[in-house]
Amino acid sequence: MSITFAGVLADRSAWRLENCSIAMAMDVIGTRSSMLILREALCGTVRFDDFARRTRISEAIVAARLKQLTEIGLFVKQPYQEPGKRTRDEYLLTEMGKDLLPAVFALMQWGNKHLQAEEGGPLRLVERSTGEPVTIGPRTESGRSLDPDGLAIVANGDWVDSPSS
Amino acid sequence: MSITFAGVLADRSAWRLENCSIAMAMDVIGTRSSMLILREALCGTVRFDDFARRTRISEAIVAARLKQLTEIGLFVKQPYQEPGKRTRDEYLLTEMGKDLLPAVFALMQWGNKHLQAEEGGPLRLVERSTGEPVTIGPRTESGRSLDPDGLAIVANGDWVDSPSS
DNA sequence: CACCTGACTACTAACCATCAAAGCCAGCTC
DNA sequence: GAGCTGGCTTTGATGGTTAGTAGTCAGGTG
Repeated sequence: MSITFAGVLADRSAWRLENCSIAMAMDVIGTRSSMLILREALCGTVRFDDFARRTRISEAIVAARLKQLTEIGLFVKQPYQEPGKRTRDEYLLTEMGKDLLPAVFALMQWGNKHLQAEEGGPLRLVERSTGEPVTIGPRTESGRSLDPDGLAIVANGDWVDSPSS
Repeated sequence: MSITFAGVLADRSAWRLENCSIAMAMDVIGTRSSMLILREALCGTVRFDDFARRTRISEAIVAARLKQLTEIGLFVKQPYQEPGKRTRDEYLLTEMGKDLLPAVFALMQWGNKHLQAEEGGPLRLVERSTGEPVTIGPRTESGRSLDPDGLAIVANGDWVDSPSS
């Protein structure tokens, strides 16, 4: 397998995961509409009708999602006013929201590779300054890219003692 | 914003995304149960009752998900037999399934940071050989890690001409 | 002040994901 | 061959997600 366990997890025979971050994350943003709204937000969309039009989600759902995601803390509302119009709210991503970029684009990257009929899908990421293709993947804090095979999972608080297999 | 558009996407005023990979991906694996099963599979789980026990998902759902994910092509079934038992099937991740590692662990990483009461959540990724902490994030093909601010999105087939903003 | 528009909100009616509990079935044990 | 066990499948019931339609409401325009 691609990942090995270390520390207390080396024997998983009786182990079950509590407080799983993935489950918690899916409870919060695990809907199609949330992901599409986040895709738009990460691409720079800030206004209600832009979200609705670009995601093709009904206004009712967009309103409900934006409200929910704002309560959770992924968006903050900021009033704006165009000349001759009344004041409205823009929905701006918080740090918490921006931190979802890897998750959202990792999903896009996977869909591009495996779900698209033609090569690549409609959008892709590049480095702005060079145009070099960008992928989402594992990397160390010091900036080295890694293979999935080079990974291990540890329980929080543990350190790596003797990775098996 | 963190991402700029280039090429035909620079003016998005009338633009709507067709064949969105994120939407397609969410249609396929956008459920809590799929993500939890994938988490387990990426961590090395291969057998039915291990999936059910470790994810705490009911057997009915695990059976339905494994069947669906196998049809889609994320798993292949491989028969095995323990001594004194009848033959069963193991569920092994395909290349397509393993390619979801960044998406699944990006979600875990986000949950660890933003949804956990205590610091960090129950699990984290490290490099197997060194124990160095690992994060999921954008990087170039040549292996450099990038900031979200350094990214641009282009339509497939385009090249970067003059990134705005 | 009556009207219009843009940004939501409310309501209804699907549909889907999930669970609990029961049922089924292959093959091993006795 | 009768029973047991592990690996599913089936069957309601429940709650969350969604679309669609209609309604509300603030404020600018005439």
